[in-house]
Parts: sequence; structure tokens; C-alpha cells
Amino acid sequence: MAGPGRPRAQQSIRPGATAREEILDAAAELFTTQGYAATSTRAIADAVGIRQSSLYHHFATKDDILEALLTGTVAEGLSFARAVCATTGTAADDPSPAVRLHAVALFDGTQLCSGPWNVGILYHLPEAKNPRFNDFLAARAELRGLYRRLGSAVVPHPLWPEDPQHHGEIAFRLVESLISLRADGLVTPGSPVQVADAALALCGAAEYLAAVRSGSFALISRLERDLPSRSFGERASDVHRSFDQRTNR
Amino acid sequence: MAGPGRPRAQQSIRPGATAREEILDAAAELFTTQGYAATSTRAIADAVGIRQSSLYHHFATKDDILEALLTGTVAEGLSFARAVCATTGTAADDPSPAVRLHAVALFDGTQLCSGPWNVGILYHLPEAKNPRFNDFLAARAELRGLYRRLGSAVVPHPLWPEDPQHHGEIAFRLVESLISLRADGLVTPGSPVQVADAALALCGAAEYLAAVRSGSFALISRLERDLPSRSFGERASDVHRSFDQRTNR
DNA sequence: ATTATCTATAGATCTATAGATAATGC
DNA sequence: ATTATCTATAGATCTATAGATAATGC
Repeated sequence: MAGPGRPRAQQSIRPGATAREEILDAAAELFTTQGYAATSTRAIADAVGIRQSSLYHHFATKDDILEALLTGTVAEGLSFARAVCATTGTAADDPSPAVRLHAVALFDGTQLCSGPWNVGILYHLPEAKNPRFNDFLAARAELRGLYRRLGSAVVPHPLWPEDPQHHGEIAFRLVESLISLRADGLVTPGSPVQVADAALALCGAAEYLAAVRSGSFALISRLERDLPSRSFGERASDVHRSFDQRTNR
Repeated sequence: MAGPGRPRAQQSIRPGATAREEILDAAAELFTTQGYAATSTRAIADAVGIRQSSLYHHFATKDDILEALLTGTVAEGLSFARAVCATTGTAADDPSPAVRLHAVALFDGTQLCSGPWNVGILYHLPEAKNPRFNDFLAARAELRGLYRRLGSAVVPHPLWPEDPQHHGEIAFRLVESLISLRADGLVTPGSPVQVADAALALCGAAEYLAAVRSGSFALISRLERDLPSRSFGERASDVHRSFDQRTNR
């Protein structure tokens, strides 16, 4: 790798170690607040402090920027859900189905509510349904499938016998409803916990919720060690802290 | 009112009694599948079978088309929810809080799942947050408030005492999750009922659900007579029919 | 006269490419 | 030589307006 190239005319205030990260941060802000088609490549470049054409050194097309954002936002939640499902059958400290569902919902929900921009909104952009983004679409479909399995494991006698996994489906949708809650400016520190609790309540597990909650926190702490992202550690502690504050009051 | 003006060069296959309705139908299809900014006025005009500039005889700006669609989609659900809340205190056949919440969720959910286009998607368009669409935003906020009140009436001892109306909030979000369910192509005839049931389940009312369901159907039938739209009658019967089919199996 | 369409176009974009320039590292 | 930026621009849009035209109703 050679030198850093010609310096920028204008300096950036964007967070991000590399130009690529600055671009993704600016695009995340603009795509989520104004939409994909309504955001010009010039607007992204201006927000970063480079010229419009300089974007094309880092991304071949505008679509590639959206693709990077989309795949980036499901990846971590999917890894976590896979890890939780892989704990099945590990004897002694094997978490209960209720704990598993709660942990996945809490992790996912916490992620959707954190970060500087409401990137979950990108899922709802009509542009995101394009087959061009199949990697993202497949990852989200897999995550949905894991929720369905977890949900049916929690409920022995489903409300809707014709679709035994439907409680899991609704849990998945409930977690993603945090996206519109946040879009409406209504997320509080407790929101991810409330949604995870609600997912269990509709599975009929509300009465032993306190035990499930602490099991869920423990499971998240145990699994977060193996996750690539460092930021989750802090995020998980935030959740603990805000939960403790709420319950101590 | 004078004559019908110069005839179109090309004929339309769009449903709609008037040109204005044809335009709204075409815009609903294109905005929901491709997004607002990604849909050109030319594309709408082509879908209707008129010239691009002819649109401006019916709408002053492109924004006005979106506004008409947005306000059109909440209006009926809000009327119904208001009517349901107005039944409070009417003595004898006064429906229970659970029946009220179920009926509102079922009506709303049925509407989101019917109609040729998934117009609920418009709520999620970043463009819809523009203060220009304040009429729509205020109507949706009022509907949300009614859900919150209904939810807290159902649950005597809320899971989250710091926000007693939060069960209602989640019910509102749950109903709107039908929008993304439909966007993912996963709506079945039973989906609106499942969501209304789930709203009650998370309020802890799952055990007497059968009684609530029939009360909810009765309440909808009673109130639909006063609603401006004729189409709901058929839609409500559809719900009855699909529900009966499901439970007879 | 009124209505609803049409043709033509102004003026402002927007994406992506071509090729020059200023830094570093070998 | 390699990298990351820059300037300049081609070619394709896109929204909205101006003004002509073809129907009806009074």
C-alpha cells in the first residue's frame, strides 16, 4: 500500500477512521432522514468534505453504498441469534427457550435503538427490496427464521395452531417495530427491554419474567465475548444500567 | 361544471371513476413499490395514460399527490377508533375494554392488509416525516393515542408501571407491523386476526380470547353502519369468513 | 366559457467517466 | 508507482410553466 494521496480541499468533521467509513456515516444519516433516491451523491460528498466525483474512488455506484449499509446492519444481530441457537443442548448451563428468545430480542432491539442513525429505516426503503441486495435480504430472512423457531420453542400450546411458529414471527415484527418507534422520536432507554418483555408476554411467559430477564442478561454477557464488535460490550452494560435504574426506582 | 375537455390520446386501464382517482391509484402503486423520489411524474402519467404535464391540472405539485394518499389512508381507521372510544358508558351493550382494543386492532389491521397497494408503506417513507404533511402526522398521532388509552384500560396491572399506556403503544406498533409483513409478501387471510389476538395476549387477556373475538366482530358490525366507506362492509365479511374457515378446519 | 387534455421547453438537477494533480513509499 | 483527491463535463433525467387545442354546456 502506498501513500495517502492528494489531500482534501476541505476538512471533514465526520466520525470514521477511513474515508470509506466517513462516507458510510454520511450516507446513513442522509438515506435515513431523506431517503435513498432523494439523497444525491453530491449531498453525501458535501457532508464528508470531498468532491462528488471522489466518492467513486471508494464505491463503484451509489447502490454499492446502500448495499454496504444494509449488510452491515443485519450482520451482527444474525451472528448473535446464530450463537444463541447454537447453545441448544450444551447440558448444564443450557438456557431455557424463554431466555433464548428474550436475549435475542434484547440484543437486536438494543442495536436498533443505538448508533447515531436509525439505520433500521433502511429495511423499509422500497429500494431495499431490489434483488440486487439479495445478500442482505437473505440474512434478514434467516434472522426471521431463527425468531420463528425460538418462538415456537417457548410456547407449548400456540394461540394459532395452524401456524405454530407465529408467536416467533410476531416477536420478530415487534422487535423491528422499534425502528418506527425511533423514527417517531419515542425511544427511551427502557424500550428494548419493554419489547423483549412483550415478546415473552405474548408467548404466555409473562408470569416468570423476572427470572427470564436475569437469565437473558447473563446469556448476552456470556456470548458477547465471542462477538467481533467491541461496541456491544458497552451497549450491553448500558442496557443493564438502564434496566437497574428502572427497577430500583 | 362544463364539459369533459379534450380527450386523451391514449386510453387508461387504471381503476377509478375520475382522472384524479386514476392518478392516485397509479401513484399509490409506484410510490409503494419504488419510493417517492424514485417515482417521476412522467412515470405516474404513463401509468394513467396521460401526458406528464396533464398531471398538473389535477395536482399543483408532486407533494400534493403524496399528501392526498397519506391523509386518505389514516382517515378511516381514525374514524373507527374514535367511534369505538365514544361507545364508553353507553350502558347495556357497552363493550369491554378488551373487546374495544381487539375491534380497533382488527379493523385497522384488516384495512392495512386489504386494498390493491400496500399504502401503509407510505408511513415509512422518509418524505412522510416532512412537516408539510402535518395533517396526516397529527391524525396518526391521535390514533396512536387512542391505542394507548385502550391498552391501559385492558391491563389493570401493567408489566411496566412507569408507563401504564405502554401495552397500548405496543398494540399500535404490532398492528402497523402488518405493513412490513405485507411488504415481505407474508400476509395471509388470518394475519389481521392473529395480530389483534396478539395485542390482547400481551395485555394478559389470552385466556378469554374466544369471547373477546366474537364481541369484537359484533362491535365492528354495529359500528360499520355509520362509516362513510361502503367497502368496509365487504372487508369485514371477508374477515368473518376467513376467521370461520380457519376455526372450522 | 369552461374543462381537460395536448405540445414544447426552461432551468435545474443528477450519476458516472475522463483525465489532471498532489501527496507518499519503494 | 500508487493512492486519493481534484476539475470538467457528457448525457440523461426531472419538475413545473406557457400556451395551443379539442371536447362540452349555456
